[in-house]
Amino acid sequence: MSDRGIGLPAEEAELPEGAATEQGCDPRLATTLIRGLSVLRAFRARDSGLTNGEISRRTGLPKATVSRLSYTLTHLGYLQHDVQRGSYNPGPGLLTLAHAYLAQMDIRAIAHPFMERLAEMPGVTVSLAARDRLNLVTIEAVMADTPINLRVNIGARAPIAVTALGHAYLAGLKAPVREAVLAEIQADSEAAWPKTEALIRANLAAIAEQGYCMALGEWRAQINGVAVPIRSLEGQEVFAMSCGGPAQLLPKSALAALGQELVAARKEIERATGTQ
Amino acid sequence: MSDRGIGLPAEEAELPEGAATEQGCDPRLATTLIRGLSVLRAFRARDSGLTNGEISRRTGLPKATVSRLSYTLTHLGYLQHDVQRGSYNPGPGLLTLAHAYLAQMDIRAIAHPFMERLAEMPGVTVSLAARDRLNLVTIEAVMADTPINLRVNIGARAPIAVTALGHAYLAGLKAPVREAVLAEIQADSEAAWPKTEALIRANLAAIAEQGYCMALGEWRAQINGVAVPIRSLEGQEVFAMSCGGPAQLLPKSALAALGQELVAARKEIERATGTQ
DNA sequence: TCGCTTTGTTCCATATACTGGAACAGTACT
DNA sequence: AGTACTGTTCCAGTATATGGAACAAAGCGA
Repeated sequence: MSDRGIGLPAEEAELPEGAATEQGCDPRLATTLIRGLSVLRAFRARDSGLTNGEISRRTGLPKATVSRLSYTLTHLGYLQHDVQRGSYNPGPGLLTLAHAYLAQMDIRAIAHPFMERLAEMPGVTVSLAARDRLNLVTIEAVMADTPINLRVNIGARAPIAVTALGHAYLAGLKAPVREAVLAEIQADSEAAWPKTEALIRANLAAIAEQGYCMALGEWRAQINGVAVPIRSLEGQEVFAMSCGGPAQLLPKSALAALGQELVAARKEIERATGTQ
Repeated sequence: MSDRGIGLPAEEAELPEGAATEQGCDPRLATTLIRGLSVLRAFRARDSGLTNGEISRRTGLPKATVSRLSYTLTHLGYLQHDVQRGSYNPGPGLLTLAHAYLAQMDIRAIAHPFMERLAEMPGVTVSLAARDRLNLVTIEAVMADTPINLRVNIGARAPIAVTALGHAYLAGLKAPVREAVLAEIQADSEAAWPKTEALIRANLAAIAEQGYCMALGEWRAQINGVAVPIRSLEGQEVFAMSCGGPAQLLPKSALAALGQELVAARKEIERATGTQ
């Protein structure tokens, strides 16, 4: 299908999450806007074409409402309507919106050369990511030019809770913010929390100690990763950068070596964000 | 600034366009949603931080309304609020939305290897694009690995009216749709229309004849391009693919050669979209 | 330092625009 | 043909967005 990285598709699967999250009604929030955007959120990477009924089910909004919202979104180019099947798909307008975000992220350009260097090791995929809710969303990715690697595209998401990338991000936050995010994760997760929290605390300690942290198959089986936080000096923003790939190509020893390099890269990248 | 392609930033400049386009009130349209999205649209690639006042000016919406919309968008992660400067920036959530679009575009993966081959020529940037309103949005880009090239990122836009990419796209449309789009372009452009139309008609003829069309500095001075339409067989969608770059590296003769290759690539890509 | 200007947010009565149950239309399946 | 299902439209009720104006805050110049 793709020539760039067969096998191991890293794109997220279902991730229920959906549900319109109807707020407890902060009167300052524009309900219709929230609902319209939750319609767009209903589309997952894998599904090709959602009917209004399916959208309604996922968002919890009544059919009639969804109908008008998807009509509006189609009119604006953020959805495409497949008249034959009566289904909707995300539209190109979304890219235009994303571009406004990407174009002002200086850190992407700064980090890119470092990422290319890290991606020279076979099987390694290097990601730079920012937070969106309880996920880290990839804002730049470089993949090793080898047949087997982890296919990560810009916009791909990984949960904070169970990835090296996520734990590194948490380590980059100031303590109060971190605890707030952890509380959100706890509220979102169920029985798995104690185990998850243990892993997170261990990785926070690892970063305090050696500068990087690892995850061994906790997110996707047979996928290992190592990551560092990155704090942009001017914008005070927090990002995370990781190297990930198939476990057989990236045993713990290889991850440790990559971790060292990530730590070095982090220093230079952060310095560069200060001087821009 | 960037290590990947200095000089010749291809990202769009201002492109007024803004203006909320307040519809003549199709009652099926959700006003608040339209307005909220027009707030997001107000952000151009270049500006770093918009205040509510500036957004209000660009969209034509009253300050109070913008205030609530931007508050809502921030709450959802589609905007970020810089408390220090009191300004807003696009947020990572937009990437998540865009990902849903990108991930289901099989044509990107299909076209990619062909694009890489075309980008082997020095200075060439290869773009694959879909339509958003009166622009073509880049959905995939591959740049020659040379110091001077045209920096194009995913999401970058180019006007249909004055680019080879745009003209090729028009050639890919069925006649009635094409004329409708042309009418829109005419309504949008002013005095320049007669000249623009002449160029478009000439390029449509060129594509009918030789399969590709060129543009020589009409969009950006000193930037030449050559393009072909691409029609996905299954989805009936129309795209366009182009090679572009600095005029001194891509004289007419080089463009013609690239044009031939584009035509060949087009055939194979279209065939592949049928069998998927 | 102090007032002046500019800019962002909050308030609140008004009426607009959204809501969502139910009826209607259009398909696919039996 | 009948049935089950899905998507769209309708419409009265009302919750919700609106936007002018007042308020607060920051920046600027004197």
